[in-house]
Amino acid sequence: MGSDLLVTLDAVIVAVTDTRPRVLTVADVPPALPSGPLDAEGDETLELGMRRVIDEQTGVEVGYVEQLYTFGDRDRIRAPGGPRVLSIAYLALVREASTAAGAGWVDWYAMLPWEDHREGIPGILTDVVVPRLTDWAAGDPGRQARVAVCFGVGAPWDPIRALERYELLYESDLVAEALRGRGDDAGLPTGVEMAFDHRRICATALGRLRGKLTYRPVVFELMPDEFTLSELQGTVEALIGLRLHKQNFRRLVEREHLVEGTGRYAPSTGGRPAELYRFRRSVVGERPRPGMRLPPFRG
Amino acid sequence: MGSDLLVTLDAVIVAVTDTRPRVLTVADVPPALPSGPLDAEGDETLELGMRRVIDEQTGVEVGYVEQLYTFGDRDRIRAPGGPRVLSIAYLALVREASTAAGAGWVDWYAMLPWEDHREGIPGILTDVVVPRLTDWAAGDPGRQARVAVCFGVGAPWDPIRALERYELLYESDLVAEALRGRGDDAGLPTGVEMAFDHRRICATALGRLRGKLTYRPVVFELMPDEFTLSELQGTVEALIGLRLHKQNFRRLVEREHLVEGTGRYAPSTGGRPAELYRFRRSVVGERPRPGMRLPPFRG
DNA sequence: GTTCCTTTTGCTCGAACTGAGCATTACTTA
DNA sequence: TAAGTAATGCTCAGTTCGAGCAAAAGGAAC
Repeated sequence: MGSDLLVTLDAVIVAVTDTRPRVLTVADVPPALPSGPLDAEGDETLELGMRRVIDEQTGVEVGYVEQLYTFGDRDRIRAPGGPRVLSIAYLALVREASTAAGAGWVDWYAMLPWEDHREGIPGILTDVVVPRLTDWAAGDPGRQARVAVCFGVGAPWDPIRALERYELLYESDLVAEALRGRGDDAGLPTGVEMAFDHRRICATALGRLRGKLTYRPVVFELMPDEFTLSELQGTVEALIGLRLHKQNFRRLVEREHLVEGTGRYAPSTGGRPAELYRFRRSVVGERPRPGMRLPPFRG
Repeated sequence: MGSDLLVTLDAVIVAVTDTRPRVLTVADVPPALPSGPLDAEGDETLELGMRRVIDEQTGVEVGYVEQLYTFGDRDRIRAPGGPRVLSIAYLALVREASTAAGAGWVDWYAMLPWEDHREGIPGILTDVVVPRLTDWAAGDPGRQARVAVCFGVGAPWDPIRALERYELLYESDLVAEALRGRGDDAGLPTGVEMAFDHRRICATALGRLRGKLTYRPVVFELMPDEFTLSELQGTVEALIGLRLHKQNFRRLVEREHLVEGTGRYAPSTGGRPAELYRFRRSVVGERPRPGMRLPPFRG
């Protein structure tokens, strides 16, 4: 038939190395996500197709793969005369952050700097984003309400609303992508731009992963076989962009029986040696929604 | 170019009338979901395209619309020589269950009878599903664990795992769809068959909606402007397939400020008259994750 | 009009969970 | 040997949760 339509499979491949969440990209000028066309005859399922594309483009071996969202706005990719592009985006988690040829890991928060609250509220938020959004919303109660919920102005900060936040910034012309084709290159300080709508896809992935953390033990897809509880906590904190209370975190994972001690200890890093733990795979067969119970949704 | 690929938009349109959840279908022989091809030139966004298809096929006016999942297994739709079909499925919620010409509402639980636990554990589960699954899993610890978690055998029943349950039944040949093309029409008592993989899509939608209920006030998309708390509770119970403690449900919605009283009362139905409430739209701008906090995940 | 029935609404109580901080342990380094 | 550091252990008050008793407000039966 030949409708003018191209279907691609795009991947947000995530690793956390040393408490820093990273995403795998394939080009540097504006970084882009690994992406390739679906092979309508060859790919038996979409997920297998996605794995093929990931393998072809990055050579990275991914474990967990989950469909994220399908992006298909008519004008999301501007190519004069080209076909409409439909992208089925996937979230993939990998344990190691080894780099493949032509592909490189970039810090997730380089693209979404307002999302990392581990060191307190980031300056970009208080100094740039919130003031400009406040101007943008002036006189419009609807906009004001959205700014308030999304950016926690007088309301709690909700890590999960990453996509809503990106969309608000896009709508208010506060991210570079929104200014494309307008010759209005304002040099915005709101994080690194990505190709096409790939930054939106990254924001979608971040929100989804943060949510999933609370009811499925996906963190362990990012951990090595054995780890200390501090390392586990560091990974969770890296993803949700918040600091957690150490003792309570420990209490949580122990109560939920998510991990078991190995009796061995990690090479000491200055203090009392930490015991090494491993993930108890069997929890998924015991408790209904094992997860990390995200925390201070109050502030 | 002309790759042999067809992209359709499929909708699971849900209404709850009188504590019975229903899905809109368009054909009766095997019931099918409303579905139509994406108009690559005309549809500006996928959601708008979905709304167009819904309008064309059913005439029903939907409010809330949310993308569900994209289904694209190579052989999910068997049409010799036809193109591969990719379906982007949406979940839509409507307030009224008015029927349009050629379209009809069917009870959601007619298709997924094991999902309704409001009157206790359904007979189909204890009499048919669990015994057969137990046989199917005999000697395979992996299968046994899956059966246990999904169907709450010695583990709690988790309403959200609707899709996993359907997939397990499919894999173990306990739903009619799994037997297609095998001439093995066993007359399975496991609910009504649907066209293509539409029953899987329905299961996906049910699980997603059940989850969403817990952190977003989507129930109100199914309610009239004014309702009693019992009606609200009845709708929630219909969706999650479980009974709730009436006083605690009331306490919850009041504490979360999800509703406000109107001061007027519903026509009495035998007991003390119930006050009419309405949804407080402003909650979404106040609390981070307003929702219904699903209940007895313990049993 | 009184009594019974039904449903809504109000309240209480113990168990469990949360957030937060103090205290102790077991190493390394000066 | 003392000081520093991080892991681990424990406590405590405030909150939420599950469950049930009790009162309130109508209709129907007599």
